[in-house]
Amino acid sequence: MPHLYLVDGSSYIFRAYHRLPPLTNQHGEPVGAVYGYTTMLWKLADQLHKADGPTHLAVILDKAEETFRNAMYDQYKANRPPAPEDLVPQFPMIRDATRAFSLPCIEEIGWEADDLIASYTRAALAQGWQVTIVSSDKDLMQLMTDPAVDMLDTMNNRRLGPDDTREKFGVGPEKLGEVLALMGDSVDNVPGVPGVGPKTAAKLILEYGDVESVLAAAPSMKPGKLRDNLIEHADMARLSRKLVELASDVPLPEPLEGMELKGIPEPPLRAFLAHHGFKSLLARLSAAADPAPAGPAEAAAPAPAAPEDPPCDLDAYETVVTEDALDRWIAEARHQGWVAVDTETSALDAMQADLVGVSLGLAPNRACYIPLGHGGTDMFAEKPVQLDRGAALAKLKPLLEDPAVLKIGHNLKYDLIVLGRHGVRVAPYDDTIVMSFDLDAGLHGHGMDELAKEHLGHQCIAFKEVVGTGKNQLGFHEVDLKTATRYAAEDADVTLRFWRRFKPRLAWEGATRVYEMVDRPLVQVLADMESAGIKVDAGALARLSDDFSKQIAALEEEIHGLAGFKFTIGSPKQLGDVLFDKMGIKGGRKGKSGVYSTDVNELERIAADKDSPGREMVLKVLDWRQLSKLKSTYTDALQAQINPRTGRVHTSYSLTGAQTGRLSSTDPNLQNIPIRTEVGRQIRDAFVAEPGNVILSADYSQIELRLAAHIADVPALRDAFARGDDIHNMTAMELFGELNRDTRARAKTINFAILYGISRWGLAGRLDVTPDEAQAMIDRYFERFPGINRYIADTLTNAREAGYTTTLFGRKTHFPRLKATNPNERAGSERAAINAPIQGTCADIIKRAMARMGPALLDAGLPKVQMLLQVHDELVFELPEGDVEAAKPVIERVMATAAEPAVPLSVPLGVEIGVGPSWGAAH
DNA sequence: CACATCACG
DNA sequence: GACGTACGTGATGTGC
Repeated sequence: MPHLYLVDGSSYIFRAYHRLPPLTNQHGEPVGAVYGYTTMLWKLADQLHKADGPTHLAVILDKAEETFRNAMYDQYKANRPPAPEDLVPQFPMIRDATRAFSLPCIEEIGWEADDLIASYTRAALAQGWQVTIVSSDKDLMQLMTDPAVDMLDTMNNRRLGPDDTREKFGVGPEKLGEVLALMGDSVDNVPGVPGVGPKTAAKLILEYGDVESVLAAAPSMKPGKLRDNLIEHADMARLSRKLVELASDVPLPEPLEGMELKGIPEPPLRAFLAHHGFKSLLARLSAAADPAPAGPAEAAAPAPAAPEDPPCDLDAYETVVTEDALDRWIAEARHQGWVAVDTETSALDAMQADLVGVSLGLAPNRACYIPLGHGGTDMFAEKPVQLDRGAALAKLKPLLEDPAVLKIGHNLKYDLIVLGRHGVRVAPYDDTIVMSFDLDAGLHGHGMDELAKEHLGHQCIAFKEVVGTGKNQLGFHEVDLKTATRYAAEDADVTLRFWRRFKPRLAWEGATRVYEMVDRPLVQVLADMESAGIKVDAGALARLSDDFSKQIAALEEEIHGLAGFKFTIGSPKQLGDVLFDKMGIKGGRKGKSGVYSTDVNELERIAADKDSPGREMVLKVLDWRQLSKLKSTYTDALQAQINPRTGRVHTSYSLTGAQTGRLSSTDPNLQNIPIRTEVGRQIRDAFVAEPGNVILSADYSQIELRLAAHIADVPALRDAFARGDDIHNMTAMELFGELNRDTRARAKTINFAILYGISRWGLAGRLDVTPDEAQAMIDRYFERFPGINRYIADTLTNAREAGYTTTLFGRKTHFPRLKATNPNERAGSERAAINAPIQGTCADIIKRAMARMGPALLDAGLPKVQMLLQVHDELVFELPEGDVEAAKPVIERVMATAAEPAVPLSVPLGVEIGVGPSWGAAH
């Protein structure tokens, strides 16, 4: 006979929280209750097929929302203290744990867990099943009226039956509700009758039968406090009776059959356990999977196998155009607990594009497209039948914001921005582009099409196939619904398939930490930064453009005059011909494409020769180059990038653009705004704050060198940073024995060279010395700073063996070319591999600072401080002038302690802060 | 589209 | 023994 176990998850969690030590996992997350919960579930699942063990199992949770009881009595559960701070983050993990056992996790808006348990109990009894309620909650004891129902308290492994209610409350389960009503419950704030506790309540009920009869008999009771209270609080007693009544007719969100227990499902559980570092449970899992493990546990356990999905069937997708259909999809997503989401828009720029449709994916080939803004370009053309955008979004918003439903996207930052503009804040979420990057950085790109080929062997419909190219290219809103559905729903389907593969791999391959602690939280942070944008002074840029134009024109004339004819100065080919052929300057070097190199180094080499015939022209060309660069790339382009709606410039950050884990910035790139020259700096002055606000810039000083000192464990460097010494001065003294301008500059060059993976020739070129001299300096450096050598050797050995390097936070960067046969290529990879752990750790740290910044500022009562930009070791904020002094220490602290507690550093992280009316002034 | 150049950390 | 020289990016203009 089927035996259904219904786990009262919420009550278990609270009890586990208080009874178990406050464990944390390797990510610093509190997991004590999760651990207890996991072992409890496991214990239950292990009882499968044993006598009185479960054949069916489900976990029922409370939904943190109002129920019908609040409508009856607004004070219901009003006294309940908020859940402890370190328990709150464990709720979603408990859902993860349940899913890891492939068990349904059931919660419904408007119903308490008790009501769902009552309803499932009734349904199971109706089919003749046996039911065990895993809880010790007294309210649930009411359900033991049927002999086929019992309860199990897993904390002390005790079975409870009807006799237990008699022992505890003096009545059987059938009268328990009456007793509970009179008693009341201070925790749930059920009022009951004052002065009536369990003993009196039981006595009254045994005598009169139920609450109504007790109240009716009250006037004839012997005078006293009890009689007065019963009369005075009769209404409260009646209300209490209703409050403790369990609803057993709730529509069941999941059929009973869906609760069938199939044992311990290994791969998802393994991923979950590994994520939290539950080592003893992992070992138990390995033992269970392989009774005679050969060798270490890791080797014994097989890597998670990729799910075997059916091929993508584009005709299986549904176009959702009715409210009923939309409701169905939303309900199904809610029920399942996760859903792939993708938005379609009319353009590529998330800050400007209009929302055209949303697609959802639930399982392979189970995906839909909800068109919301198709047609309408031609006012006479008939719009296809589709849902009203506002109405559909009103239905989707609760799903997208439901804390119990995981939303999965590919490059979700884009969707977060678009949906954010419609007042929807998507949470919780997973982003498969970020997962792919954290798993496979350096191996391949992470775009959907490329990953679909790589992991699914599937060729996605090309966007261009759908919208065409060139001047006939359509906006997605002009695409017919059938084609749009095939394209859009495929994206959701494919995204979901990625997720099914990546999620277990994250834990298995040790990428969970960097994903959960560094990159995933950043997606929303970046969406917020991009949405905020930064104000630029268009007038100032226009004036600079004008100014540059005049200077460029003048220089152009002079250069043409010196050449004796007109040519295109911006063409390296033509310039090279003029300088090296026509003017006969010696020493021209041709590159592989046969043109002379005319880059800055080359031109400066020529200019350094006082007798060179080309000196005058070269100097003017250098000026011309600088000004044209600034004009075309910055002063002209930035004006065009101002969003007409917001009046600000909104860059787009890529989390997957740089192999080391750094961000990159595009459209426009705000990470390469000039600063090194005086002319260039004027452009930074055009990045301004709104009236009443200021710009604050906070940057890590020498963070890469500090991290090198820590990672390579170099005592002399570490001590210097601990003392707060100027590190380049220190290096100069160590290497050259004297400190002056020249030795400091050389020391600085060498310090950076070390970070980049040095070569004698490279250093020689930079310092203008012979390679032998450069080698001598390198040797001396290694001698003075032991640790660097060892770091380089160890890093390369490990990278060759593993195929990747790792940062302090476990971020991997793969280097497949380390094994290349081309020595040049190999050497390049080696230098990159030496640099990656340092650059990547720096990226991890500032990302963590960014993820923590918003909450820290809110905590400090500074909601108006907005983080706008990140430039690798710098964060730029806009804030009310009056908030500056309060914000500074918060920002400083968050940045300086960003590595902690996960990664304690042996060097302090220095943060420098500047404030001003513009970005330029804040430096 | 490849290349050279140059802006940033 | 030759190779070609610092790590990581993105935008622009030229020229094919």
